[in-house]
Amino acid sequence: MSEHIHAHGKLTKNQTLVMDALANADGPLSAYTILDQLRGNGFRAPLQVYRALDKLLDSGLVHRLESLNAFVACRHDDCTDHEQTVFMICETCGKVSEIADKALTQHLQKMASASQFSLTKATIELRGMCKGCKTV
Amino acid sequence: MSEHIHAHGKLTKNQTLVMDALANADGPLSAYTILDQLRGNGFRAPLQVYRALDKLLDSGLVHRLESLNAFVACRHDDCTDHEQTVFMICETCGKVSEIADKALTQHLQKMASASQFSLTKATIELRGMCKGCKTV
DNA sequence: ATTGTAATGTTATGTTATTACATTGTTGTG
DNA sequence: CACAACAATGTAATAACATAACATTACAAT
Repeated sequence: MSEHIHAHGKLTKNQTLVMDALANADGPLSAYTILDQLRGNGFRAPLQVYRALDKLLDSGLVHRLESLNAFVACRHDDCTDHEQTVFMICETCGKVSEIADKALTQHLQKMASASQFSLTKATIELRGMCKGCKTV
Repeated sequence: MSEHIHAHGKLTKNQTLVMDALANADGPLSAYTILDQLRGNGFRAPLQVYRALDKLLDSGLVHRLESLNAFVACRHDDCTDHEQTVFMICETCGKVSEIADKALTQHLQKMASASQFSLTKATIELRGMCKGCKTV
């Protein structure tokens, strides 16, 4: 069971199933991969996954990786800055790490302000090779 | 490397058609929107668009917006640093502006280095409301 | 002219996401 | 309890995005 650090309302059955699938994965999962994993639990249609994901995304328990069309459980201790997380995606092993960087966030906010752009969300996804894959 | 990054061999017929469609649009276009626009020019299949886009992306003439599954012509005067461009996407009017920010790029590079992550590409897409839409 | 390669054409299929509608479960109120 | 209101779930169909596999055409270099 994934007892996560975040304080949230109780998850529904489907939300819990999807959350657990993501929490137990060691990398991002696509919605259809989750669907396949949960067929044994009665999942039969994509919408069951997408609906659960919507709620989990809203609550910040899960992040969507735009450049992968995939989803990861939030690994943050402090999830206050969900909207401005930096993801580092290793193209070799597929694992994703998540960093909150206050200075970066402020920098982006400044850039936006300079253009009189009201920033509501930032998607920041880095691609490359992680430490572990370089040493192998 | 004095070669300008936008320098490219002559574009083929299909590449030119796709490039023109994007250059004349005032916002990002999906591959299928481009396809529909070019049916009069003999386009009949998605692959004709995707193949042209691949080349245009390689040459830096076009950018892909991951969070929109759409494509824009590069509007940069200064064509360096295609790989680390910041896009500001207005969710009201749909227009996208493009900014190269050296300090941001360096900051990301530092973050990556600190994690011993070899950075090859950064996707940075900001959502919000642009100056124009706020004043209306 | 022939041959090697890039570009294009065509069909089919794979992958990701949403719309529309029906049913079931849960909660609060008289 | 009855029942209204709403949240969650189930199901089917389809839309939107992207690639695989293979056939053909265009064209430059020898």
